[in-house]
Amino acid sequence: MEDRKESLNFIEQIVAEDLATGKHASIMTRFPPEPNGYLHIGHTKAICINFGMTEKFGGVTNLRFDDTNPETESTEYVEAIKKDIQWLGFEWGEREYYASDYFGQLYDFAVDLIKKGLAYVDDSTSEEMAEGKGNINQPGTNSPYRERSMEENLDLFERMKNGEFENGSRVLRAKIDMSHPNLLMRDPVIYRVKKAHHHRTGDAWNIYPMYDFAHGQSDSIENITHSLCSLEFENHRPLYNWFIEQLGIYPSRQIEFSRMNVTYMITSKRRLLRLVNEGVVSGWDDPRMPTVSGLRRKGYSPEAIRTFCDKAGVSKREQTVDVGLLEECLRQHLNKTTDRIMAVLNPLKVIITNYPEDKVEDMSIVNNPEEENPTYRTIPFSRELYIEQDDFKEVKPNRKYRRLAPGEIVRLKSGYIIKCDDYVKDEETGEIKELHCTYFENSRSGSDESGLKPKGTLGWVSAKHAVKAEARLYDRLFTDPNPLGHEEDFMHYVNENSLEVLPEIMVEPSVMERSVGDRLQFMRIGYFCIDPDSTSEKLIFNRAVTLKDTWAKIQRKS
RNA sequence: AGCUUAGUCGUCCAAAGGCAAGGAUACUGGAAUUUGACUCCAGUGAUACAGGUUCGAGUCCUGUCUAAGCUUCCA
Repeated sequence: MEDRKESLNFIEQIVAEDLATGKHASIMTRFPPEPNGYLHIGHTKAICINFGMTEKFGGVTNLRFDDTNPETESTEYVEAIKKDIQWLGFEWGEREYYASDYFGQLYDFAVDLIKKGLAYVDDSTSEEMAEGKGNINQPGTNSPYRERSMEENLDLFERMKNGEFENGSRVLRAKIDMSHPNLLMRDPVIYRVKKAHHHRTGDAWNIYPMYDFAHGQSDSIENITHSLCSLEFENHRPLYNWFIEQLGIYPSRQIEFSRMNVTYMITSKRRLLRLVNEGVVSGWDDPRMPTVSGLRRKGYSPEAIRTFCDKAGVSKREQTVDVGLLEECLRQHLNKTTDRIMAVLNPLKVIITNYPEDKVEDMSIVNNPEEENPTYRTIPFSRELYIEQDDFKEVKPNRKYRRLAPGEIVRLKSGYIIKCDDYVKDEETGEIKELHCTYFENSRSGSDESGLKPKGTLGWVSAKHAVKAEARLYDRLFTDPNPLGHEEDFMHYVNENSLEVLPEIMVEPSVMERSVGDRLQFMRIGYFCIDPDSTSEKLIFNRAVTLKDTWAKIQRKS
C-alpha cells in the first residue's frame, strides 16, 4: 500500500526529521494574526500550513493574536478572525492566546536585557534614530545614549512604564551592532511609549513591545516548536534567535515560506480599504473581495479553499497562483456536493402548442447525480415554459450547434422532446418574444419510446410555477491579472463589469425551501449561493463560479 | 550598492548526485453524455546563462544575470 513515499514540502521534511530524530516528541505551531483587519485568501495559506502541519503530524496549533499595537487593533477583528478560521474548519480549542497576555513577562525580559547590558533607553527623536541607523551601504553610528549606566536604564525604563514620558519621547533599544549588515540588528527598538487604550489590557500599560520583541518570545513562552511564517520575516530571524539566546528561553524555530498571491486579486489591506471606501465594492464581505468573508458570501466552501491552498503548495519561491485553480477547486467540490436546480437567467417563453392548457405533470429529476445513492424530487411541467434566450437561434449557426432553432428538436432535461415550429419576433427591436413548439407525447423522460435522438438538452422552468428571483453575476474585480504590476494606479484596472444584476430570473419552485448560504448548481449555468440580502419574498442568488463552457470557447474562437 | 532568499512546462509543486525530469491546472485533439458539466483517452510544454567537479549534475562549486524583501517608535 505504502510503496511510494509521498513527497513532503520542505517544512514537512524538517518536521518529519525533527520527529524522527527525537528532537521533538510532538510539535506545536501557531497562527498569529494581528487583530487589525479581516482575513483574506493570503492568510488562508498560513492558516492551512500551520494548522495542517499538526493535523498531519500530530500536535497542537495555537491561535495567538499578535496584539501589540493598540492603536489599530480591536475585539471586533478578533471575533471576525475567529469566525473565519472556524469556518475554514480548524479548531484551537482552549488554546486561544494573546501576546498581550505576556506583557508582564515581556517587560521582565526587557529588564533582564538591561541588566545584562544588552538594552538601553534612547532619548533620540525618530529622525535622529533614522539618521544614526545608516543605510544599506553605510554603517550606522552609535546613539549618544548607548552607554548609559544599567541603573539609569532601569530607572528610565520603569518611568517609561509608569507613564512619566510622552509618546515618542523615549524608546528602549536592544544593544547589538550599529554596523551590522542586517539593518534589523542595528539596535532595534523593542519598546515604545504609547499611551493608548488596549482592547484587552485597557490602560494598564504606557509602553508596548514591538513585533520583534513580542513575537519570538510569545512563541517561546508557548513552547512553539516550529514558527511558520512568510518570507518577509526572513530578515527578522537573526533577531528572533538573538533574543531567544540572550534571554536563554525556549528555542522556537522560525521557518519562512513564500506568501501566496493570486492572479486578478490584491490583498493589501490599505488597497482593499480603498475599494471599500471608494464604493467599488459594497463592503469587506462583498463577494468580489478576496477576504474570507467575501469568498464565503460568494459561495466558496471551506473545502474548496483548503484544497486550493494544498494544491498551491509550499515553497520559498515567489508564487502567483492562477485564480483559475481556485475556481476549479470550487467546481470540483460543488460538483460533488450540490443539488442541480432548474433556473433560467434570461427567460424566453416557449409555448407547447399541442400540450393541454391546464395539464400539469410532475417530472422526476435527480438532485445530484454524483451522489452514491442519488435522490430525486419532482418539478412541474406545463404548456408554457421558459428556456434560456441563448438556447434559441433563428438560424442554426453551424453543424455543431445542438440547441433550438426552427425545425430542430431538443430534449428538455427530465421532460419531453420538443420541436420548434415557429417563433414570434418584435420586428422593431429584433427581440425574440416567444417560441411555438410541439412536444412528442411518447418521449417523456424515463419512458421514452419516440426513438428520437436529439443532440441537445436544455434547462427549463414551467412559467406558471416559476419563482422569480434576483441573480448577481460576479466576475473578476480587475481586468488585469496583476493590477499592481503597472505604472498606473491599480484602480485603473478595476473591472467595471464585475457585477451584473439580473433582477428577474426564473427558478423552479423548490428553491423556496432553501435558505441563506445554501449552495446549488443551476443546471448548465453555474454554481450559486443564496445571499443574506434575500427576503422571504425574493431570493437573491450569488454566482460563485460558472460551469466550464466549451461551447462558449468554440464561439470565441470563431 | 550591503544583507537575506529564490530562479524547473503558461501557472503552481515534485525529483535528498543515478531510468525517458514527474504531478496538478491551463491549453489542443478525441470518446462518452438526458448538464456543450462531470468522467475517460491522447497530445503540446521546463531545469536563467557560462564555466567547473564527477563515470554521471536540475541537484555540488565558481562567476554572471534576473526577481523579491529589508533602509517606520507596523505586524
